[in-house]
Order: sequence, then structure tokens, then C-alpha cells
Amino acid sequence: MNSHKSDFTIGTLSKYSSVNIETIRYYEKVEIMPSPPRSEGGYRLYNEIHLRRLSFVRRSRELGFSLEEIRGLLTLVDDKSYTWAQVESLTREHLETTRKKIIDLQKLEVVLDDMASKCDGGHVPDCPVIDTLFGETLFVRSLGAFS
Amino acid sequence: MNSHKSDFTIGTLSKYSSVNIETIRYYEKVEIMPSPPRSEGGYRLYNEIHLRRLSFVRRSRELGFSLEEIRGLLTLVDDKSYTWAQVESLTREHLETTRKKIIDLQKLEVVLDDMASKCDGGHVPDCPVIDTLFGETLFVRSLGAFS
DNA sequence: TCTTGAGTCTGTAGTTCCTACAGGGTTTAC
DNA sequence: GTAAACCCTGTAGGAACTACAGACTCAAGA
Repeated sequence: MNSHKSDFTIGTLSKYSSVNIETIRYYEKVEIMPSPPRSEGGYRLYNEIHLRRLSFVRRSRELGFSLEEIRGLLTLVDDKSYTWAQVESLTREHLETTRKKIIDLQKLEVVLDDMASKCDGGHVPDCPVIDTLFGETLFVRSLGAFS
Repeated sequence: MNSHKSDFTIGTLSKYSSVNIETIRYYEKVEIMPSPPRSEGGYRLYNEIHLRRLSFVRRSRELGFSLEEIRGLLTLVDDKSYTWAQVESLTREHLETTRKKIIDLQKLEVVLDDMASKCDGGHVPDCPVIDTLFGETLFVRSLGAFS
């Protein structure tokens, strides 16, 4: 029960994970994060394992995974009761989703990069791309890449 | 006002875009999608431009962009009043975000791919990875890649 | 033409995933 | 030992959907 020198409170965890305090408590409530031990006064005490797990959750959220999907990924870590078949299908499913997302993002990257470079160093009046781009070109090109 | 042969109702748009009907109407309300023309009886009538725009929105949402960010991207398409400096900074900002997301997803892909292949063809008892993986290995490795 | 059933309309209420207080207790640094 | 900074448990709000309810529209067949 006495704290290790590596334990830290929720504010510190929040700072290093870039997840705000209320969200951390919310994740505890919905069981994405475990209930950590408490100090005598009732403060939550975290360690680096918590920090890594929370960082993983944050990044996964930014990448568009739902809490439910993240829960699934984390269950692969937490739960030893899965059968191999379940593990494989879950893993391959996430792998599939991940690959599709990469492809979509790369398409978007190409469009944005091209757009930024086309006007490189130009001023507004010198940049003829601006008209066509805003008229229809970007729309057709970028959305075309996504269809 | 009379409909083109290429016009279609919200159900069709929903089907082809994989965005459900209520969400489409919600996007109209919050001005992510324009108010389309209506049939005499009041049905919304869409065309392929709407379909492309909506598909772009859906994919961007799946990639973790907020409606506000998507609104920004779409404004590059819709609005001709931006200055070049604004366009460049907006575009580069999104490009930056996009590249970071790609990197994170590729890290996750490596972990998942490795995990799936390690047990390839194995049954539960034959697969020693299952214990270590579920004990700590996946956690440390995957979350380590994300930290 | 009339009917029937699938599709659509508006509006409101619920869900998920946070986010922001309020009112109070705890820690730490001087 | 006391102020400032921190944390606690609620509860209420916002963003982005999602799911009805009750009414209207439309296309196709008897």
C-alpha cells in the first residue's frame, strides 16, 4: 500500500498522456482503464504501465477506433480466456481495418501534398490554381480518390 | 425543378454511401451537406456530387477527423474567399496530421501482423505465443511502439 | 382508380464519448 | 499551520450520432 517512488497522481498521468483528467476518470468508469490503488487520502496512484495503456487508448481514439474496438484490442492483452481462433479473427479484423485506413490516409496525403506544392511560393494573384482548385478541381480529385 | 434521371432519394444515397439516413439529415442540419432540392411531395433529391461529398465525409470521420476539421477541408472546396496564406496553412496542417496518423497506423499494423503470423496454423495447445502474448508481450511491444 | 406497402417527412428523445463545473477534502511548500 | 495547488465525487452539458413516433408520399398491382 505504501507508494513506490515511481507512482504519480492523476494530474501527472494527464500531463504525460495528453488525456485530460475527467476523461481518465471516465475511462476508469467504463473499464477501459483499471481502478488504480489509492493513497491514504483517496488519491489515485498510477505507474508507467497505466501511462502506456492510456497513451495507447488515446492514439487509437485519434485514429478513429471506437472505445468498443479498443476494448477488444486491450482484451487481447488482459484476458487469457480467448481461444486461438478468436484471437486470430479479432487480430486479422483489426489488421484489415488498419490497412484500409492507411490507404485512405495516403490518398488524402497525396491530394493535400499536391495542393500545397502547386502554389508553393506563389501569392494570391500569381496562383492560378486557387480558382480552379476552389471551383471544382480539388473536390473532384480528392473525392474521386476516395470513391 | 423537374428531376433529372440521375436524381435519387435519401435511401439510395444512404445505401451507396454507407451513411445512415438519420446521419445524412443531421449533416444537412449542421451544414456539412447542402440542402438538396425536393420533389413535389417534399422528398430530398440527390445526385452524384452529393454522393461523393458524403463518401468523403464518411471516410474522413472513420479516419478520426472531427466534423469541424472536415468542415475546414470542405471549405477549401466550397469557399472562394480564402487567401493563399490561409489555404497553405490549413492544408499543411492537415497534411501534418495525416502523416502522423499514417505512421501510427503502420506501427499498429506491424504489431498486429506479427501477432497473427506468429501463431499461423497453430492450435491453442501448440501455440506458445498465446501465453506470453496475453501475459505481457503484446502489451509491452504494441504499447511500446506507441509511446 | 384504389389500395397497399415501402419509403420518406419532421420532431424529439436516447446513446456514446467526452468536458466542465460545483462543493468539498488532501497535499505540499513556505 | 495555513494558503495554494491538487484531487475527490457527483451532476450537467456538448458533439456526433441513432432510434423511434406519427404522419405523409409514391409506385405498382388488382
